[in-house]
Amino acid sequence: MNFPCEVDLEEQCPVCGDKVSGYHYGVLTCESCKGFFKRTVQNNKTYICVENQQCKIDTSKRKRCPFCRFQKCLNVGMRLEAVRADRMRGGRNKFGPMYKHNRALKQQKKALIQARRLRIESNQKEVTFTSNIHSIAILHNTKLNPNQLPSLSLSQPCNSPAVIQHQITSPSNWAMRLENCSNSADLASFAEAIVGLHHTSSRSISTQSPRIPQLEIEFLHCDPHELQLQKKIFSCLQQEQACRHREANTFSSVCVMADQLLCSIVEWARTSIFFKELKVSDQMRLLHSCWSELLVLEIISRQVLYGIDGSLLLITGQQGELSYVASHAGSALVSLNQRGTELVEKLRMLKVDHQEFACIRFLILFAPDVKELEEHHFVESVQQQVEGALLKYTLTSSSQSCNRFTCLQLYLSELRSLSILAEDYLYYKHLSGEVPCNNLLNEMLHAKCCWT
DNA sequence: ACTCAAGGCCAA
DNA sequence: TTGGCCTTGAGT
Repeated sequence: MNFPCEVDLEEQCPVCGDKVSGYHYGVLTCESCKGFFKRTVQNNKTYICVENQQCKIDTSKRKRCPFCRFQKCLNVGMRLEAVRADRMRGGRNKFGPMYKHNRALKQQKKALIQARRLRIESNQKEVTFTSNIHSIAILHNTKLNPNQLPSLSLSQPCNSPAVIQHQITSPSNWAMRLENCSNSADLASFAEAIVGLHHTSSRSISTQSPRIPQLEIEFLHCDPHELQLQKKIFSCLQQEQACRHREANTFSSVCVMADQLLCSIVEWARTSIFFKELKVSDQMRLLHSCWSELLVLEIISRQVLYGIDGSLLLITGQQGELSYVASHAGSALVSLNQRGTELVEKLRMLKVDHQEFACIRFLILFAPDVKELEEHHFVESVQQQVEGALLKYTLTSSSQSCNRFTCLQLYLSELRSLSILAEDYLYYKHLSGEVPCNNLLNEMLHAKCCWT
């Protein structure tokens, strides 16, 4: 069995696909993209795309459209602030620890891929692969079955936070965990932290004070949480299947994934700037109100950032053919499926990036119109801060900036209506007793029935 | 002493 | 303007 992409992925420049020569400005890139990025930022260059700003960038075409090349550099995470204002040579910058961390992660990832390969080669039962993404069927004997799979399936926050401690097993537990944290936060640093670096070429950027919050955000982007979550999900699925023996079905497996994803979302919120300062009662109100939106956002963002056309990419690495889902699902799922696909396509067209998804996540979380909020004004002010940060980011990162912010708001409202559909679908399943009890998903659905 | 991500140089 | 190779220097 071949895994060409898995082997080569580590060596390819994410901008042009050329050979990676090391970390440059925050990302493993080739020497030429490093040089290109440096020249662009140092010389304050501005480019214009003569096409539709969607030029393909590879080794042979990278010289054709510097505009799209630079956009891609930014999109893959190259950092303007790593280009030094004072042009000092040598030494190390403040990303040093981050690079080290990333290297460790890549090692971990490689090891995990090896382990998976061994596991798959030894199992070889009903395992479906697609060629270009690590697509591994984890549910050993249960092939992805769109009949039973709600298209509200599950993904993990890309920026998802500490999922490491997953002892949250009972509904009451997570509220207690919420209670245990409090810390002060720096409002001013938040906007920067959340959007990462502003896409200006201002020379003042790299002379500013240390950007620790930004570094933290960068850590949040990292994979170990995802790997941890995957491991957790595998073990939960195994447990679940062991309990059910031959009766296991895909929907119950999906509920297991949903539950774990909800735990990770709660954990992310719990440790997030500002949210951790809220009273626990308000935290619970907000989460009860927006959990399905956050869940849908994670699925959608995963498709936009990593998925491929026509497939549904799950946190486990599984991919389902959307056309197959569409042809086998009931009407509720078909509608969800179709609207979700359309939204993914729009977000892909807009090339929404990690930073923007991070802002959207906060916009969803800090919803001031949730009823009975004790700290309504605080929530409202945070939402305004996030909106400001997102606006600023879109203004500086995109040439079609005005429309971009409006588009994002529009798509957010579409996502909201999609999440209502998804929540209703799960609620229906909940009422008919198909959602396993004693988990977070169940609690969220139960809260819905108490409040409505 | 070694590492490695910065900036610099210069032929193409 | 590009991109491969060189030099630099703080951190380990």
